[in-house]
Amino acid sequence: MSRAKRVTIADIARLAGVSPGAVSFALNGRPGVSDQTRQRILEIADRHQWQPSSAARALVGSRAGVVGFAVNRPARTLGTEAFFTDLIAGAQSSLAARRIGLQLVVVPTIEEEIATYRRWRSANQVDGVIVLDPRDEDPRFEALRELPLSAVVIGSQESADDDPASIWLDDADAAHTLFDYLAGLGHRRIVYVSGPGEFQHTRIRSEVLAGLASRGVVGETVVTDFSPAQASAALRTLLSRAERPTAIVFDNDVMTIAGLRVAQEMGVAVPAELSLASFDDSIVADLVHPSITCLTRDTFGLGERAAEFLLDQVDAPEVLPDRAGPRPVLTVRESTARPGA
Amino acid sequence: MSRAKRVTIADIARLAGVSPGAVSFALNGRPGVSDQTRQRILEIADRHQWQPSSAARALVGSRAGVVGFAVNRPARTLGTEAFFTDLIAGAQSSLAARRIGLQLVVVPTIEEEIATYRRWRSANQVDGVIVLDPRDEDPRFEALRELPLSAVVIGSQESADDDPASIWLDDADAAHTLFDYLAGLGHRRIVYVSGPGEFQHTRIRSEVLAGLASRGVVGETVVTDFSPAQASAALRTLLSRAERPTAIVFDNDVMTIAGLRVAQEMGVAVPAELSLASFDDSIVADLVHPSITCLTRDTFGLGERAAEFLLDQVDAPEVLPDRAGPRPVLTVRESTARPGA
DNA sequence: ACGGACGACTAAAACGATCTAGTACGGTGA
DNA sequence: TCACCGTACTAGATCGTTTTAGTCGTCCGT
Repeated sequence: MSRAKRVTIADIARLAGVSPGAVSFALNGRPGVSDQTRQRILEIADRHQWQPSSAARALVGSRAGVVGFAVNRPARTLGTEAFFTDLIAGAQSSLAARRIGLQLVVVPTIEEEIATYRRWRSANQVDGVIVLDPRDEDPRFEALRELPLSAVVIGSQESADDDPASIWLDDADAAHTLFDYLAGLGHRRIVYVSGPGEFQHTRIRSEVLAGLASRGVVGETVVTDFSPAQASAALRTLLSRAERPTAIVFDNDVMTIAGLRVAQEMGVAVPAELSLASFDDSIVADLVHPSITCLTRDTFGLGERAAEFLLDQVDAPEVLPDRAGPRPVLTVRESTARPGA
Repeated sequence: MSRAKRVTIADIARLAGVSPGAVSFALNGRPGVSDQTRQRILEIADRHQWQPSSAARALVGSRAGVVGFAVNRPARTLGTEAFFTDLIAGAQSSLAARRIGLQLVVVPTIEEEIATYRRWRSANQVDGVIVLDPRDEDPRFEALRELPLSAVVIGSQESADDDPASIWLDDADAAHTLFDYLAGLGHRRIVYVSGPGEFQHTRIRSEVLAGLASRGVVGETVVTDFSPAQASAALRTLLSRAERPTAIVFDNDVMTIAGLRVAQEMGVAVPAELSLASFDDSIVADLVHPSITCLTRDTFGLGERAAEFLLDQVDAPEVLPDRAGPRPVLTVRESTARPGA
């Protein structure tokens, strides 16, 4: 029952015949000890498998060895999108290599998210946070700045001057890839079934579609709440029109699959009479029949890079310059074709 | 830039005119202060929004205020199953209410998982852990016992004498629900396409199917690695036989959807010629065409209860008696019917 | 009236690291 | 020879909480 005694800096100091302070200097690569002594200390620490106590470190206000991730989505519907799991798994894999923990919390509102950051900061519980779904005039940025708390935003465009560092997927570019492909196939009536409008990427995608007017494409955006139910409803309405769209693009794969089902129920052939595509890929998108044309992103890789970026940011005194995330790639599958083919 | 000063127990003590020790007693509901003083202290602490420093607590070996969750699955394929995300979201929602953090780590092997528990224990980083996918003769149980580290296992049967507390879904019962339903429809050749054999639930489900022999059912289990690729391959083989099975049950929904596609490609009508069902539900299972008959489990609720159980276990000196998880329910959809209907 | 028990509280050590202020010592320049 | 400097260290405070070992009254039974 007796818990294994932990080896502390004091133990190492005793063994090396120096003071604990010296050991701390040596272990943290700080000046104040000779190279020779440093080597000796490092070797002893290694031999006795010394590991830092994150609690003690956090207490003195040094590194906590943990980064935080507050996901602001309805908890019950989180599992719907593989995006989060992939992102978290990716981040975790970068972090684990450096023995950094990942603390996860699901928050209902952006206010709660900010409150969480406050708590984390005041208790020195995390060294930095990954922020999702940036908005225009995002209140979190201000909060993070004044706390202050290191952060990396996963976004869809470059960050503004004072905002936290950002790793971004060029959403405008990605949207062009997908919409241009459809326009190139000959589609002239394209509808984008989007998620809530407060997200930047929603707005960007919508704008790209509207921009296709110059090529004779009539673009239209229908806003939903990301739920398959609203996607189905939207599609039913769209397919009941006199002049149906010939291509419909959804924000994620679950909505697309919901749409596919509606089309099948209404006897509209996909892709012969209607092309469907999604801005998000997943395994299921490849398995359903017909399989779905998607923009494929390396979400796992994005998580990895975001975590690495955050770790760099934590070490840096200034806000680091933005970095690019992995580029989305168009995966053409069975659900898209020339209109009327 | 100056970080907001944190209000500590010493501040409260000064305001209440008592010693820090007394405040600690009051705050933790420990004897040693009069009810009157306790009330006063509580009120002052509340008014000044005192919050415990988890670092300081962890340092003295008291509660860290964090529980750990080590997921032992290939990181890249985690996102495939909504199960994890739902479970984590559920656990998190219980934890958040009590201001307890959730630390997440993805480990490649069971040995790494145990090493993680060691690290967590030695640094007092977590108060307890949630353990997934119990095995027969599970080496983690011994490790957890001798560390010691509080744990709750999410399993499929009652735990053995010395093992950690367990919250379990009666998998035998669940399997009966599904297989009996199929047998009741008239199916006599049923195949169970399972995940790897080292998981208890795989073995249990397999045994239940075998037990149906008494009712004239020829049951068979095909083992895969949970991947849609192996599920597809398995189905292709099965449907090429002279005497095809009339019903096939998969371990999860992604495999089922893969199977559905294979059936469609081979021109086998579902459910007319072949019934398909899954042991796991998801939104997509309800959206594909035909929609898939599933055992529906409240994974979110399971996560909630597991977290609560763990918190109780952390407080308890002894291993608590097992608790039952939410009961799986059969959701009949379009993919199952009488054979040859 | 006295010993003992109990309740309410205090003082101070402990946890394990970091970090500031200081000390000892050898070398250097004038 | 002395003032001065830099290097390599040490001592000790610090972070915020818990916990142990007291201290000081007060009440009680006899």
